[in-house]
This record gives sequence, C-alpha cells and structure tokens, in this order.
Amino acid sequence: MQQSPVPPETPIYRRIADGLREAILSGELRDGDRLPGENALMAQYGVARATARQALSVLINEGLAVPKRGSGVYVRQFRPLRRHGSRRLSHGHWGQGQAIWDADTRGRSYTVDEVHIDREPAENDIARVLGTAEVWVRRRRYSVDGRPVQLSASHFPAALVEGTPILREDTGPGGVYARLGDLGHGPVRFTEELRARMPHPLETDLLDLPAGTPVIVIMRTAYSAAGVPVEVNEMILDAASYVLQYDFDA
Amino acid sequence: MQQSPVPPETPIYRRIADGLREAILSGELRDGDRLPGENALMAQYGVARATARQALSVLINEGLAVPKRGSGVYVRQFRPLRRHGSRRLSHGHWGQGQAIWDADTRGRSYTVDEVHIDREPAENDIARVLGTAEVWVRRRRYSVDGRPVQLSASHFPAALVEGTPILREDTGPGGVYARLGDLGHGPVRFTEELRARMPHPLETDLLDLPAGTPVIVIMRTAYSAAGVPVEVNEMILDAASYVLQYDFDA
DNA sequence: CAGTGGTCTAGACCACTTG
DNA sequence: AAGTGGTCTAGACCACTGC
Repeated sequence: MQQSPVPPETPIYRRIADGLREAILSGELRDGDRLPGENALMAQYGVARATARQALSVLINEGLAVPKRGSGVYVRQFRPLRRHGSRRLSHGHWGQGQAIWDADTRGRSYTVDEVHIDREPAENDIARVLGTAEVWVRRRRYSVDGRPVQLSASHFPAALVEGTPILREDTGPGGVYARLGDLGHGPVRFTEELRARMPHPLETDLLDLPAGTPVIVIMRTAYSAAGVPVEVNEMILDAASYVLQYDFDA
Repeated sequence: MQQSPVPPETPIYRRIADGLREAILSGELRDGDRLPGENALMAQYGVARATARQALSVLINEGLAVPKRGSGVYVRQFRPLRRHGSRRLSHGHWGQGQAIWDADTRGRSYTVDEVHIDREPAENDIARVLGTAEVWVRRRRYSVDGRPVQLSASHFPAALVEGTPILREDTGPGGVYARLGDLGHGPVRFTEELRARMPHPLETDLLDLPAGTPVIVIMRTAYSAAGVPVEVNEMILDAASYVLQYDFDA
C-alpha cells in the first residue's frame, strides 16, 4: 500500500509528535513517564514502523523525551542548577579560600575529574585575547549528584604561570584566582561571552548528553588590576542542567 | 539483502555523518557549500536511501547543515550579533532617549513587527515575580538584516501602567524605561536569568529556525529604586544569531 | 522470553528547485 | 525534464531491558 492520496497538509509523523508534545507540555505526561512506544503508535495511528519512529525522533531532538533502549521512551527530567554570574566571582568569595563552585552547588555534592594540565599552543581566539602563542591549560569536568554538568578549560599565558602552584593539580585554598593574587596578578574584572549551540560528539560523550540538549558555551576572561588578561576560561555547560543569573545596575 | 553480518562497532550512518562533520569543521566544506546529496551518499557508500538520509539528519540536528528542498543540503552560516548585558541598559543610554536596540545592532538595520499589546492573566512564574495576577504584555519580534532574531514579551503590573503611554504602540524617546521613569518608577537594577533549550514549534515558526538551532531564553526583571519589580521581559533569541556579553568586577 | 528501541534495506509517490 | 529532499510503507535482524 502506498501513501494516502492527498498529503493532508501536515505530515502524519508531525501530527503524532504534536499530540505527544501537547501531552507533555500540558502535564498530562509528567517527568519520567513512559511515552507510547513504537508498536503502540503503529497500532493507534495505523502507520509503519519508520513513521512512528520519526514522530518520536522529533520529541527526542526537541529535548522533551529520552529513549532508553530495550525499555521505552520517557519524558525528560529537568532540574537546573543556578549559576550566579557576578556574586560567585566576588573577591570576598575566593579571597577567603572558598571554591567558586560552592556558590553554585549550594549544598549539593559535586566532584571533579578528567583533570588534565598541559602546555599547548593557544587556539586562535584564545591567543588573540591573551596575546600569547603558548598557554598552560587546566581542563576538568564537574559533576553534580553524580551527573556531569560542565567541562572547563582554563588558559593562562605560559610565561605568567610557569613553575607556579597554578600548574599543580591541587591549587590550594581559593584556587587559581588566589594563586594569581599571590603572584600580584589577582583578577579584578571579568567579561563573559555566552553562546548556545548543539554539542560536538566529544562534548556529547563527556557530558553524557541525550539528543536534543544544547550546550551553553561561556568564554570568561579575567583581567588583573593592570588591565592585563591573565586567564581565559572556556566552559561548556549542559544547558538542561543550568539557569544562569546576572545582576547589574542601570 | 539484509544488513551485513556483524554491526561494525559504529553504525554506518554515524560514520558517514562523522566524515561529513569532519569536512565541515576542518573547513574543507565552507559556509554555504553544498554537501553530497542523498543519491551521492547512496552511491558512494552503497547504502539505502533511508541510511543516507539518517546520516544527513544527524548534521541537520546538530545545526551544522541546512536542507533546502529540491536543491540540496548546505553548510550552515553563522554571523552572530553581540548583545551587551550591562552596557546596553545603563541609564545613560535609555535616559537620553536612545532605543536599547541601537546598542546591539551597531549600525545594522533592524525592524520590529508582530507587535501585540494585551491585558492578560499573568503566567505562574511572572505572577510570582511581579506579585500581581493581571499584567499588560507588550509582545514584539525583532529582525536584523531582514531575518528574525528575537521575540520579546514585556510584562508590567496592570495597576502600574493602566492608561499610561506604555500601552501605546510607540512609547516615545527612551522607550518604556523612560516612561516608567516619568511615572516615578524608573528601573535602577536588573537581573537576567538565562536558559538554553530547543525551541517550541511556535518559536520555530516565528523565528524561522532551521532544525538543530537552540534558543536562548532570557527572563529579565527590572526593579525600581524602591526595590519593586516593575517589569519582567521574557526574550527568546535565536542562539545562532547571538553572542551575549556580561562584564563585572571581582 | 517477550517487548523495546537501533539499524538497515528496497521500494514508492510527492513537491519543489534548477538548468 | 532531471534532480533533490520530504514522506511513507513493509519488511528484516540485532542488542538490550525487564519480568
């Protein structure tokens, strides 16, 4: 049998997807609920396997549903962390030996792994900002409640940090900003550049992202009192795990 | 003929997609270049139509490629606007009768359409912030160089703005913030909450988004000198059209 | 072991774009 | 008119999940 004679304005798979989306957004299906599976959709709408799959793939690519092989397709869960753009970086915070991350997690446990500290040639945009060709990079991955939520890559001008505690795995109380302060280059001003896009495969892998989840890319530059850029930190956040907050005056 | 005996670790469609992605990210294929089509992939890799399509759909959902029916699949273009989170909202700016949008577009032409001004019951999160059940909402769509880039919905406590020029389509020099100032409720402090997610169908439609494009959702609350929230503006940005910048001190 | 999603083939008709 | 992507059918084998 072929397709029905007249393509009735909107494709079947879209109308199936629309119905399911409506059920999710209206709350009829809640977080973690199981959606009707491929077989159920085939029976209910009288369509072929591929068409049912196509409908489900729409919701998956919209980030509303997550497939679990051998089990079913489920409504996506969403419990973001709140990240304060300014408060978390106040000098009063890291100046007193606290980790910046304590400001974000507010009691929830977090872990750091995939730590790599390497000397590298700087990528183009980093080199432009820092004004150096060689950088030391501190890469790491942060997880909250056991789930990875952020990748981070701090770049420092090689000449500035060579042989300093900044290259040690444990940088001590207050972290790298306190150590930069010890060197007389403590950051006093920050700029953050934000983008959002779909993740690259490596990011998908490291953050364990389901399809349909964007990442937020933050490139933060720290400037010393002399106005010199001393660090560029590129962060990749799982967009489903974060709400970012910025406060400022008129 | 069925599938080849052993599924060779990574699926065929993924390996095809990986090859194309590599060609795009390495610059071998540039902005606007045409990718090999479905027929070309079928011939080159000896796969069925659906498999070639699946490979292309990966890149499309990653936002790296855009399909043009009847023509081909093309490498996605990317030229973002820069939006300053703080500078653009300084009092010195709108206080002098300039439109906030002039700070973003820096010479590029922009247009506003889809303007709707309505009195409505407030949605939950808006009502919670503003502390009112009834709001006036100013909705509009901004386009730059003829392409829609942002939707905006300004919410005001109904009691505060009833019968004021804020409900007129043209709010005059300095816009609604200057008019709030006339009423003695000029904003002096802002907070912006940012999220990123895949767009809803209505957003996809109004912003003319290709698949694989996230949106950035900004909920900005403006507070008067008395500390009272006087406006909540929910903005939906085409993530591919924007870089957001925030500056702040330690 | 039955059910589920993951991958793949081989065909079909359609609307649209381009030369 | 030829080529392209958009949609759909009808089958197949597989790995994984959960009872």
